Amino acid sequence: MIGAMARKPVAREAVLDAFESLLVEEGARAATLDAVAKRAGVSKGGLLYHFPNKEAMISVLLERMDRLVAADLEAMAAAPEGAAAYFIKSSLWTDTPLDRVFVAATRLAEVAHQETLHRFAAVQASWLELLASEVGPAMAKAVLYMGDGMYFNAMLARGPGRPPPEMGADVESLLAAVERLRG
Amino acid sequence: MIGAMARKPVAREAVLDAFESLLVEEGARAATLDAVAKRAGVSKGGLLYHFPNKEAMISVLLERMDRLVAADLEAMAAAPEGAAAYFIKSSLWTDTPLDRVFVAATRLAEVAHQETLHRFAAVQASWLELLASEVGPAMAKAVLYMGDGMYFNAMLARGPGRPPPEMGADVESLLAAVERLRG
DNA sequence: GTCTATACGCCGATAGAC
DNA sequence: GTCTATCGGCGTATAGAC
Repeated sequence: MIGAMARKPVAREAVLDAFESLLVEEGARAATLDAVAKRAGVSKGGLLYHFPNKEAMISVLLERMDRLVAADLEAMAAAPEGAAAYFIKSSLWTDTPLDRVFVAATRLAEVAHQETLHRFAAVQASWLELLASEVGPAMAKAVLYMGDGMYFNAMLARGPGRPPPEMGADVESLLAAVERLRG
Repeated sequence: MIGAMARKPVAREAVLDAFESLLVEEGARAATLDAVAKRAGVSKGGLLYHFPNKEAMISVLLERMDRLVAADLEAMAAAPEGAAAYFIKSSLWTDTPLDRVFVAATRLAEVAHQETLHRFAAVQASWLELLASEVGPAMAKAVLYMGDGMYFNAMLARGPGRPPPEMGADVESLLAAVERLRG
């Protein structure tokens, strides 16, 4: 089939998006097969044709995260304001595809999903390495944890169903702190 | 009964401790009534005599947290090394009663338990206020988020069943960062 | 490829014996 | 005060029709 090249079914992507949305907006507990199928507009049986079980769905979501994180790391390395400032700014919830998949994965990590925890550790390590090249190993930890702390708080404040909190003022504070740490 | 004064049953405390342990070591999902009862050495029926439902068990656990946090706040305010340094050091997992109940509550917050989220917001606010009196409002956020970030990472790394990670080096980095922020 | 129907286990909670 | 027995509901997964 010329030009076809194993195109993925539309329904499959719809299911994955529905899964991600439910994780972000309502948490891991609400992201049941029933709920995902309903939101994606397919039956439960239809869902399980595309993903043989829930674990498979998680795997593909984590692959999506890895792709987006890799792209973001490149942008972070090339950022004119520096990696540290870029990192702090991007620790804000802005509803980008990366933010969405990241929060979704965090929801899974919260229920102690092993594979997700491993991927997170790898992501953290890659951030830390890049930050260290800019501000040194010791201060890199401080910057990393600052961003993580803000992210964590925003996620808790968000809760189920509620909109993301306004945290612009916090970003300003943290950027000022990064300036002091760098100097 | 002279000297008796409505002493609480032993089993009740045992159940609460078992609940806390399961939350800390295995997460919210594993802390089922069956599992809690088994670990506490009572039957499910016996458990439900002391706590009419699971929500009641959570409530009492949160009361325990409030008590311990209040005591810790006093120690933090009186700490000779300053509130900020005290806060960073105490963001380490050291298996104190406060640490245990705090991590337990975090597990509940992770699955988006509303009441727990509210209590957390209050605790964060009280810490922030105390930190601000020492290093000013802007830097207080930086310090708070640093500690939260380290705590968050330690909890993720800990995962289910695994021992807490060694993070002494991270504390050193953060204390150095706090020095720079204060100066 | 997508659906319906159903099996099966686990969880929270109730009833009632001891 | 603590137990056993059991119910209803939900979540994952399978079987098989269309």
